[in-house]
Amino acid sequence: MPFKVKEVAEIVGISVRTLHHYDDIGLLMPDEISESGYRLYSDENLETLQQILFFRELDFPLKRIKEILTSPSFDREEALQLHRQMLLNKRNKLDQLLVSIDKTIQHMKGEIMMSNEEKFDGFDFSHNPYEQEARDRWGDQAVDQSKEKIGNLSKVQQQNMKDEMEDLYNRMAAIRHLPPNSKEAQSLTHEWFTWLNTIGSYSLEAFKGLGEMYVNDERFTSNIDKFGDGLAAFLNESMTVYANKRK
Amino acid sequence: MPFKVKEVAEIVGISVRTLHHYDDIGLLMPDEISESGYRLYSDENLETLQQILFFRELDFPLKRIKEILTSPSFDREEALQLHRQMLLNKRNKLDQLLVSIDKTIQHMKGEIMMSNEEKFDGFDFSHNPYEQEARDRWGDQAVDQSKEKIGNLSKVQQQNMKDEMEDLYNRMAAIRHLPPNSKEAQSLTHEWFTWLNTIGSYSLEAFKGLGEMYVNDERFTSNIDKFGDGLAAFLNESMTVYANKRK
DNA sequence: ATTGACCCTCACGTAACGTGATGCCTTATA
DNA sequence: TATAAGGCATCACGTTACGTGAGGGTCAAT
Repeated sequence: MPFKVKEVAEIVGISVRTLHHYDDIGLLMPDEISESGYRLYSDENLETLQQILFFRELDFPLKRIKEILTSPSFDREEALQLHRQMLLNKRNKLDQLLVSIDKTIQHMKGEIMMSNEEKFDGFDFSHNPYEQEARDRWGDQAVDQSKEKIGNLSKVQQQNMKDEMEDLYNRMAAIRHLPPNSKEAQSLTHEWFTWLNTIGSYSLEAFKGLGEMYVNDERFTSNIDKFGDGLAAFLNESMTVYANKRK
Repeated sequence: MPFKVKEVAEIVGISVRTLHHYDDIGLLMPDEISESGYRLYSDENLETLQQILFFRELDFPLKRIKEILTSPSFDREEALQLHRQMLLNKRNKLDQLLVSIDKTIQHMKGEIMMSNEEKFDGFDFSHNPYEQEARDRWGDQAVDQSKEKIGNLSKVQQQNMKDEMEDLYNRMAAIRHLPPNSKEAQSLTHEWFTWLNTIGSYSLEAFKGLGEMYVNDERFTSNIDKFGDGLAAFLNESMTVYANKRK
């Protein structure tokens, strides 16, 4: 019933050496070892391996994966939810790349002009933007989050982001007299949520937390209220409604 | 006008070290070097860099990227089109992963039951017009075996299978101008072979036979060539190479 | 003229395996 | 039951794509 190395390797599409490696570093040690020293992997081992590969797909270093999987607070469902978020995020990046490549093609055909920075929109793969959230959720240290991330973006990307954010704030401000659970508010909030997920990956919890910060952190509040009195509070309420409804 | 290392690095979101590295290995050497030894990158350099990053995003090793970019037959626009295709495929894969993860989550919540009795509800591969040929080619057991397996799958799983097949065809189509014995083609062919073996069991001979059918049977040829002109022939060659090499 | 941000070239470090070399199991077939 | 083929094991060095200082010039602004 248990699987030998090559079987596992073929089932999941990795090399035998990789399994050896994971054993060496203690990331995945077979449940059983035969008399003659053969590695024998259980069904449970396979599930763990699946988890490992999920995270690996998202470019988590193995060290981190090990920490996550062995953490007592590791919650499989939560991990899956987060994984989902990250996949969505990755897809958004792909979409950006596609836009960028389409523009490049058109540019080659001489149809439009593209700035240098624009050519590289979508190419910020310099470091894993998801790790931060993973840390937050699985109780590593809390670190300053968004500033660092944004600092890694190209200048034009930063400007674009700022423009888009301000646009959203403005539209929110325009409807801030409506109830937070109104269709309009919720629709915009949804837009806000998905937009945020183009930067990093936000769970609903994190999103709610962000909303709270808007009202609890003076720096946020005053900046947001520039777009309209009471906007921060309105955003917070809308975001809470949104997060709770989606749960 | 020309850019210094850090400027380039910031524009595209990579590290200075990476640029040094690309210079070292001759992948991207700045058009100009200042009096004092500074690397000065031209606009053209930036375009090349963009190409490099596109390929890198698709996990091409730098060596291969260099080969490709310096190849005299390298057509920039065609390459871009190819990238576009591959990105689209990648996104489709992500979508599949998302479906799969959603299912896993729902399954964990016990919201759906994957009963074994949930069988052929209409769509199955028995509508396959090529079944008779398949029977003739590989004998009845192989066909029955795969039919049975497919019949046991849920609708969603069947849809996934169809998607996977089409995905593979698409990815093959994207690289059909490469030689059939190239690493990329053989890698995909391997994927195709192992994928087929998740349905039934295919000997290398049967696999080769399938490849031949692709070009000899008009109905196959035209269906496959929908994914790209000459794809059937390309598949046949790749599959033959693959089978012979493995023998 | 000095400071601070940027640039250069070594050169060793690292992550995640790849790739043999060498030798002990296991299993299908004669 | 022997024997050969193929799978498994453990070293141990190699590789890719950079990261990370160390030590030292360069440039623009104060």
